[in-house]
Amino acid sequence: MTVTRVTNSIRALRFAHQEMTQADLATRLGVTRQTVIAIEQGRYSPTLEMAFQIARVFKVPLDAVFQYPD
Amino acid sequence: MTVTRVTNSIRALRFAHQEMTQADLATRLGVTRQTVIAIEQGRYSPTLEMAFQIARVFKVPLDAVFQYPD
DNA sequence: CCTCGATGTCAAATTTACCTGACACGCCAT
DNA sequence: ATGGCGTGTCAGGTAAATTTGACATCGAGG
Repeated sequence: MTVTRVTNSIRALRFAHQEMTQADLATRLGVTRQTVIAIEQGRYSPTLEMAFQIARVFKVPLDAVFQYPD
Repeated sequence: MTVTRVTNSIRALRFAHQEMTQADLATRLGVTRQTVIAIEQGRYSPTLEMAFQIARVFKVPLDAVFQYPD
């Protein structure tokens, strides 16, 4: 359960997109609902491939979804 | 050994930065040399956190290092 | 020729991401 | 009340990323 330093704006992006539900996002990504919850909560950082897919769902660049502070 | 769709420009970026060696990059990232090799060869896609760290080493945005086709 | 540094490869182990299935909670409607 | 929906959590698993250690190749220099 690696606490990652990467933060994200998934929750805001979901609501900005027709209040897309976590389950909806999960099926669009081809992952489970629990995975979406864990990523959204920053409990671990997703693979780069999944990060790209999430950005693609919301039609924004990757760094509009994920931020790496410092 | 997941064949990832994500491509990268790590090798070119290493040579553009004082011909930085794979071992040098590995120690800067805090990972092993084998990990750098595998990522550079696209044998699996790194975690998002490591992708951000790699981009930071080369002082370029993430999408200058990694590309997701389609 | 010999060595060294950079690169690559393999097997086996550990860690982390992700899955399956179940259950609990708060909300809003009926 | 109660039933569905969105959200969150937990335990136990599989798969993939990463580590460790060893060995092999190739090019450049001494």
